[in-house]
Amino acid sequence: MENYQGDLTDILRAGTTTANVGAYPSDHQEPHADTWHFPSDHPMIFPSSSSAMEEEAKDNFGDPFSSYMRDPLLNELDISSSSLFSSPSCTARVEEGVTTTTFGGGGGGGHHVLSLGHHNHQSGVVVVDGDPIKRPCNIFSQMLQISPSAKVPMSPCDSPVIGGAVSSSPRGIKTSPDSAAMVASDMIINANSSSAAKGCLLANTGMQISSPRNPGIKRRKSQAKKVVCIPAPAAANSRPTGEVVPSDLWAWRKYGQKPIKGSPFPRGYYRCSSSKGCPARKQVERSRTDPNMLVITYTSEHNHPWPTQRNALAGSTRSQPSKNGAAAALKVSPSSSHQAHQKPTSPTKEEQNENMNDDNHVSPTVITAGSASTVKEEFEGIEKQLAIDHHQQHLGFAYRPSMPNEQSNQSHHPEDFFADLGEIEADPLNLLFSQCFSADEQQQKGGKDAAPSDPFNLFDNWSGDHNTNNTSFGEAKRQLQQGQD
DNA sequence: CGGCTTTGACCTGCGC
DNA sequence: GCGCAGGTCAAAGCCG
Repeated sequence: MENYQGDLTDILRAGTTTANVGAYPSDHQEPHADTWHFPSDHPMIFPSSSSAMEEEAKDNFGDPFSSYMRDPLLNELDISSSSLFSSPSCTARVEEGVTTTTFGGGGGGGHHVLSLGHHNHQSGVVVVDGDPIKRPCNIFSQMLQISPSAKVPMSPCDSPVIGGAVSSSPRGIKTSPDSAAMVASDMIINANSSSAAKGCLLANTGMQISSPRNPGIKRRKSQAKKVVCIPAPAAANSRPTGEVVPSDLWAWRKYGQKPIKGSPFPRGYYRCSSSKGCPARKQVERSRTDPNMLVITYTSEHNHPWPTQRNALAGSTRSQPSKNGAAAALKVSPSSSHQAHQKPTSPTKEEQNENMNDDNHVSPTVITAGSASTVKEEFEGIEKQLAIDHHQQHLGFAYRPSMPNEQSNQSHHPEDFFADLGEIEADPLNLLFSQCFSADEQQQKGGKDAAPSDPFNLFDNWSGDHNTNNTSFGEAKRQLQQGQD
């Protein structure tokens, strides 16, 4: 096993949101585990009047993982009450040092590390100033933010928390809209290479970025980064080489791979291929401490809207292992199939609006992908159908791409932003969950043998664990469906 | 044909 | 200043 890579932006996107949802208010009162919960009220409705929220939302790297992006889906799941996120298994994961999501706690000192558990430790762990706090076990809580000045307490290897950083401003967030790279200059990951941290996963955060051969960008160890830990997709979503390749709405092109000292797993380097000149990059590697976890580091923001489907899909099929069976195995509802045959190019503004208004037409596509479905299929067959409604109503914030002239947009309501943008992609969350839930249900039926049906294999263990706790994504899905009904 | 992955080489930052 | 490690480039080949 050497190439465990991939991006699970889809999932992370969700995680991001949740994280956001669960993010602390500007006053930064660190809630106790017992009290921490997701806002019961529509977390997805971004209070435009809330300067704190807005400010946070600005700094999202323009990628789906921004911890400041809300996930509409969470809304529906009513996370605050969903047992899905209250699994007893949610225990300190940081001890495992596997996951990591750091929130700029604001106030300059607090960092919150959300840890996404995996396998036997699905835990949402939040580390506040080094102290793990039990948090709602939330797969969506895998997001991280970076805090520049805030020194993330990195416990030695057993706490491979990524030192994300997040801003030093009260809410730790500043924006540099005019930055060509769309990188908040003040957002500097705290690579804080304490000797203790060396050799730990966190040390990876000290990654140097930028292209030395690129005059415009200087390689620095300190640059805005977002580090996300996510459960690594299993074999079903891996390449023949064993490399896991989750999908992402953004189109990523691998431009390098390097063995990392101290880690048995290589690190893959990806850059956004959705748009030429896009500075967005990401690094994907397996966690040293937990091979089941992927550590994805994002650098720079996208300087363009969501990629057109064509671009987003370009070459992605190769990312999936099964070239024969998987493709055929993927089945979507007739309606989705029909849509899947629409022109793959980016939808027109009208089409997008149509989708955005199509709240009541969200027919969860049941994907019966026997194994890994290709990313292309996922997007062509599913995305369009699922891309919709209330999700997109808030998409302006949730998946808002960073735009070069974003600053001028910051004063606008997110919806206005997209109204002008006129190019929005489908919300992949639906897709993701549609698949995951479906997989979960199948797994419930067929036991672990059904696990491969999980297109991302993200919840292969999740389901099991949650089943043991009387919780499952399937249940969550049902709740969701009920809510929609 | 366009876009992607692979992979070795090159370049740079950082620690000693 | 040197060496290591990490990050990027770019050619070659593959795929749909």
